[in-house]
Amino acid sequence: MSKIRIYNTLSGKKEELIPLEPGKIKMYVCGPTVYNYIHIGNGRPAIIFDVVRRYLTYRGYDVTYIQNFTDVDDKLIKKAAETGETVPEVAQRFIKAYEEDVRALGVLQANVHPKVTDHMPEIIAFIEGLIEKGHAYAAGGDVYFRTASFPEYGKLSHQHIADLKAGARIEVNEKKDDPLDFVLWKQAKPGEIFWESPWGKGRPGWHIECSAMSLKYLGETFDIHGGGHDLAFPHHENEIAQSECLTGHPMARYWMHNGYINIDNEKMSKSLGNFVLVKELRDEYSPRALRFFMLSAHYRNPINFSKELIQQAVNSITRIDNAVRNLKHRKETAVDGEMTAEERQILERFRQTFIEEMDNDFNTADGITVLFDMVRETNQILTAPAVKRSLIQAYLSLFDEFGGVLGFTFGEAEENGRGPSDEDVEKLIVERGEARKNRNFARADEIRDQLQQMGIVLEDTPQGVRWHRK
RNA sequence: GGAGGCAUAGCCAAGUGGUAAGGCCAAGGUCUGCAAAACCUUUAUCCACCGGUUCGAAUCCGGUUGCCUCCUCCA
Repeated sequence: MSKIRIYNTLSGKKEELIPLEPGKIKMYVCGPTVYNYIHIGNGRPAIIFDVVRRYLTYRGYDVTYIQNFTDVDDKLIKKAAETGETVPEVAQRFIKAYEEDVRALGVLQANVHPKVTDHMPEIIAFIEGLIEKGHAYAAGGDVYFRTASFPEYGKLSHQHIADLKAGARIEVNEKKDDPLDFVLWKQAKPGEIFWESPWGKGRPGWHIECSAMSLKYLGETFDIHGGGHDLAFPHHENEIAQSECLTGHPMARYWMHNGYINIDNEKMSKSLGNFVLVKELRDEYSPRALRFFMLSAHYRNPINFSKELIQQAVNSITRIDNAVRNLKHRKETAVDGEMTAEERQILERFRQTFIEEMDNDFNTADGITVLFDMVRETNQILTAPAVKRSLIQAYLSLFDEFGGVLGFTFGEAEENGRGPSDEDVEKLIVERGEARKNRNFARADEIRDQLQQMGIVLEDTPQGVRWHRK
């Protein structure tokens, strides 16, 4: 069996995945700041790392998956001021919205979704530790990390401190000793939400939460840290600085970053305003198509968003759905018999290929190709007048197996709660059958059209009428 | 100015040294009462451009052009 290889931002290379503890993977993925609905760009890491997690589980690892919620920060405070809600109310509202969006996209819950506001003691203790070790300093109610105290600063994003200093866009702040220093604790302005701390009333800086919470749930060193490409600097760089200065150990072994979703070749972002909300897109397209769209390219490559491409994904996934539906239909009239050695071998080859492709830095595009190869194979098998039940079942199981890894269920109508009952459909199909027997095709077609209107698709096959909900 | 990425058919997209996967779209054929689904066939002598290394390069090296991202909150 091949070995799992992950592209590690830290080294800039694909590396073999060697877990810290045999058989176990601990991973942490940066979650959303919950001040708004998520756009599909935010959906990408949710889906990508969900697949990473599912795949590692599939490969036999016991995966602990942590994804945080940033539930207090400047943007939440601003939002609360706009809507008249409290900060916790804003957070709660958008955590709920996030969960709904992401569930629709087929993303499994993390083992823990820690919130910043539930971890103030851990965060404060973390900052105190950094101050004790000389890596941080209090200044006028704020606390800053002393970047110069960590010689390796820049190792993740491959930036040199000198170059960063030369950059023209560093925030000017008189309280900082050095422009590259970043805030660990931020003094509350009058009227702002605050927590008591040794440095007065305030709230945590953005980066410290991930360091404190990953330490709590995963320990000093864990296996995989994931997030969007734009988080590599400064967010992840700062996390590394904080964590490694406190513990003296590497924070994470493999750093994974997904590429962006672009619109017209430009980054989609809340700040640019060119975003498309998952919430809105869900009304127009099946969420499975969105997920399929994201998995049809490699996670590190940028992908362009357009409705045309989502439609391509809809069409593509329909082909797989049809194949699975057709297999299920033929199972009813299948014959007994064992699979031949050759048939077993073909099935096993599909599995091997799927694993090889996914082992290669989670190449979901090639993983999906295996599904299409299976579609062709099964469709060809079904052209025979008699097909063995054992063979059909084996393929259905394999579709389930790979679907489970990628987060899809194939061949089942999505819940929409509309349309006629199965009984009513069957009744009309019987009536149509009578009409066809009497060669009353006008009536038969009328019934088919009628069902079509109700979202029911009829297909006549040598094995009887096959139907499904659209 | 510094760091990095991308450029493959009408659209999307793998492949990263051994002679171009897969999907969508399109065309023709088969099956069908007609459809649908499906099957078969067709669709890049070529992977932005120029040079180099090699028996051999879309894949490695150098250069050119174009586009994108990060260095600021951002998935």
